[in-house]
Amino acid sequence: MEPMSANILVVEDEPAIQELIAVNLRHAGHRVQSAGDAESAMMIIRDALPDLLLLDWMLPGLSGLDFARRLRQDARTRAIPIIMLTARSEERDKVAGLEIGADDYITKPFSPRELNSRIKAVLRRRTPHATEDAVEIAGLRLDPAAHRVFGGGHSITLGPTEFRLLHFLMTHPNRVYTRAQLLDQVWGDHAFLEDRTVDVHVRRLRAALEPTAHDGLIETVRGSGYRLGGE
Amino acid sequence: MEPMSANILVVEDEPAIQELIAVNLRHAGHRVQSAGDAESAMMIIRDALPDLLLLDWMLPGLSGLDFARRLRQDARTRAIPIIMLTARSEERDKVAGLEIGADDYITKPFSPRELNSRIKAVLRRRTPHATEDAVEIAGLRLDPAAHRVFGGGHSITLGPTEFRLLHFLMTHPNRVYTRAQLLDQVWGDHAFLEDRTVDVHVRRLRAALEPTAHDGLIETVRGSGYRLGGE
DNA sequence: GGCGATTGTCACAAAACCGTAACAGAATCG
DNA sequence: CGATTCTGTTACGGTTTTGTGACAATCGCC
Repeated sequence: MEPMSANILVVEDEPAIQELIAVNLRHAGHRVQSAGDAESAMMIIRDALPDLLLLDWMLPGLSGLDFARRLRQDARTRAIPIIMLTARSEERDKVAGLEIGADDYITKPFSPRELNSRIKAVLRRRTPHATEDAVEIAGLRLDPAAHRVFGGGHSITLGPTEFRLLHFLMTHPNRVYTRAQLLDQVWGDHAFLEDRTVDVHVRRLRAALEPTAHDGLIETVRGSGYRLGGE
Repeated sequence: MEPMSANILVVEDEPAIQELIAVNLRHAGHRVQSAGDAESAMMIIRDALPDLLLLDWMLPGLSGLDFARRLRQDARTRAIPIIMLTARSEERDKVAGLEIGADDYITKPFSPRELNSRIKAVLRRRTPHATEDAVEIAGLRLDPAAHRVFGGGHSITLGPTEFRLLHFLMTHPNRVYTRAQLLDQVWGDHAFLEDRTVDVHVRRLRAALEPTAHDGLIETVRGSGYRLGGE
């Protein structure tokens, strides 16, 4: 599983370190772009916003600190999470690094594991849960925060995929979705799976809903796909 | 209505006052760290976010006001509750202190009682889980003040980490937390540990709860994390 | 009713996920 | 300090979950 895969821009002037980091991040499943100075970085960012910025404090020309400050001034780039890379001798500067709003920082030398751990933590923090509001339709209640489903008061156990499937359907009722659309929405658009997989999971979901007679909620639309009916 | 236990960072340049406060706070059951200036304070915060910051208005170098402002600009430190200590009694300064986001202020000289009272109030407001109110769920009772756990009247012994873990779960029941979230909440946000570490501590916690049959309270949510269920 | 397309169901192998024990290092305490 | 507890990590085995192909059942249409 790699839901934590991200586009990461590494700004680091030392080629050896830059490569070391890039290799590590790619190995962890991320897409990596590299820049040796602030100006190249800016150009990359102009084309596409990265999900995360790894920024060396010491850069030729515009310093990492100034670069970060500039990013924070622009509405388009303000929200990019930034992790600062600093050498241990630059202790005093950390205060300044945090001042401009870096999300975290790592002191060199650092282990690959620490790097990955901090990246995960920052990405996680920046991605608030989609919607944690409970949904209820026809006596069937799904609570994302508690990760629970109740059918007329009785607890219903679902596997992770069935849970996501039901969650999606309940938040998008009265509308037909093709199997391909469901695969995109529930499994993620970069998963290549058979259409029939949806059938099977619908079957499993219905089976789980049967004890409380909620299985009829999920309707088959022949030739099109599935729909969760509200009326 | 009991006192609280929290990690408190005291930033005060006068050693005598610093020590006085520290002794008081420890006596009230808090963990205390001290710093003489903003830079040392920042380094301490770098390692772990305190639950509360006691910040002297007058500091050598960076003033308390500026320091607080910096903390508020950083995503990571923004949420730290701050209580300002000031010798000045002018209304103007208090207003300035509150404007930059201090949660409260105390004018010197102040009594230990007043200090404790304000700390309690701020912690209540900002970090509900840091209170020392006892929690009880399904016959399992955790008393932070006494640092004790009872299962149906019988005393249960827990290690420090298991205690914090249980405390967090009991104050946030019926909600799933990923391993990463638990690491953030129970271990601290700047700790980089393996996800599996959580598993092991959950296991130890369950083992400790087993004699009173409370181990079932902690439920595994496959693919998501853990939940303490009250149903 | 006959026929092709579509869907339901089942079983199975692979993968993901979790519990557990063991271990070494760190922290704590006399 | 030495002993003891506490912690984090790893490895491994068991279990659940998942995707898929096969085949029966069903539907729409002529």
